[in-house]
Amino acid sequence: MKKIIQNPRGTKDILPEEQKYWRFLFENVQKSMDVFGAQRIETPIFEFAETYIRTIGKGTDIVDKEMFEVRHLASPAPETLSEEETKTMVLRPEYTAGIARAYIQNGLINLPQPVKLWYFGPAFRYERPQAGRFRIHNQFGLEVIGDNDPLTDASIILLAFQTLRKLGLAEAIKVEINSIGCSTCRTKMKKKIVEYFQDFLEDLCNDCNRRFVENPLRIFDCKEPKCQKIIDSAPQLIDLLCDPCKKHFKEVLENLDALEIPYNLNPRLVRGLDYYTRTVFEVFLEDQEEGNLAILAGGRYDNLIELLGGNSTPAVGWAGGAERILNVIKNKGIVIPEQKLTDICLIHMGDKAKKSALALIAKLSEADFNVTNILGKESLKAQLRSASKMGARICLILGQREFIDKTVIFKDMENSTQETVPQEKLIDFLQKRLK
RNA sequence: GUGGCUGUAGCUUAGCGGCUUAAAGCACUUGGAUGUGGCCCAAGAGAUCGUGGGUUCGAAUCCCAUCAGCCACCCCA
Repeated sequence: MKKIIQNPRGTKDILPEEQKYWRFLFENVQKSMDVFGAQRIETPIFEFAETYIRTIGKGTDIVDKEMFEVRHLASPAPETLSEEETKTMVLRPEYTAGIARAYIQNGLINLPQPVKLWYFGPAFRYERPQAGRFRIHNQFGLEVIGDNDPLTDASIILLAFQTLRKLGLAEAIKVEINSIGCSTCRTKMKKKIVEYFQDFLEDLCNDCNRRFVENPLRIFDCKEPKCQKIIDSAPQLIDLLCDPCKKHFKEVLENLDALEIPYNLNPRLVRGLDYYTRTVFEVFLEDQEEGNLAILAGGRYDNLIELLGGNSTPAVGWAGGAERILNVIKNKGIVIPEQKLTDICLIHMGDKAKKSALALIAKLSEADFNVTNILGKESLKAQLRSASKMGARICLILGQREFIDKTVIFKDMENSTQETVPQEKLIDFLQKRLK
């Protein structure tokens, strides 16, 4: 009875055939970030839970129910452990908090500010799998830490837009933007919002009643028609901004206009995580009816560094969902050229040739030729067939005869021509032919 | 966490008013006279029908549970 072990729920194998998409995405992101002058950072895949609890905030789904704990399986009783060792550790549900932690801990404040950091890698959330939602998903993103200039907000949105355009998605997306103000505005906002919705609790849906208690601002993105009606005449968040926040937001929008970035001011856009302040934005797919799948999102988080114990340091950033974006790329039928497995395939017949084939491969790969051979198949026919499937442009055939003559047959797979070449002249010969 | 749909070889599927050795295409291996690929032809390997239980003389086919996948809600990239 064979029992096959399967992958855990919500995880996926990224098979060789799919790698070309990932490479395409990674290389384009990398290029954009290089141009922008951002430097790559990689933080630990797991951190102390506190890092996220303090920043993302209690009451959010991420903190309350979506984090994976990391612990040592053979861990002894807690009382024998040091305080540090008993601290709960979790797989990162996102990058931002970890990067902020690294910024503080490594004294990146001593670099010329602002510090521009980018990343690409996996994040983990315990969720029920769904379209564009996995328990392991890959995020790439950018954080600009150390200035609060509205121009920075606009410039990172520009970068997001340019990156997506490079990927061929410029026509498929729309950018929505809003400002949720600083922490003082937010307190005021919540109060006003609660005052307003107080009178409509009976008319709001169950979810909204729950939101009313847990996170009143979230009522704004309810999709229920009956709630929408009530929301329509609710006070606008923008009107509740304090003067400095209002001014900041106005300048962000002016900068976006100047950069000719198409955006849509969405006064109902709010974000769940505690650390967001002022500018928030999301990038959606244009044709999606519901439009509830953001492929990229971000905003300003002027309080984050302070929340983690650093000096008050403004920052702004965004993150893109790799799987979601790749899904769009595939659906749009954007063609990414197939990667050939090899240029040259060495084919050998007989034991002696087989042994000397390895030395020949060593010589060729030393000279940076992309070369391989096929083991486990004896017949010439089978080896040629495999070479053909691998996309080899050239086959070198080394049989008994060639072994004795110290030659090799050069076979061009595209036009089926072949000729005999002395082994000592092979490298020169290949260099000319493969040019 | 809640709800809907689905689950047959590596992949895509047929069979599902219960009964002989579960079928096909693609992919894979081998061969088509001994040293030549991509087409074609032939043969072969490969699933006990997600898992567990139940109904029945008898189930891939009916019932229940469970797991997984997809989708929606919640939430989020």
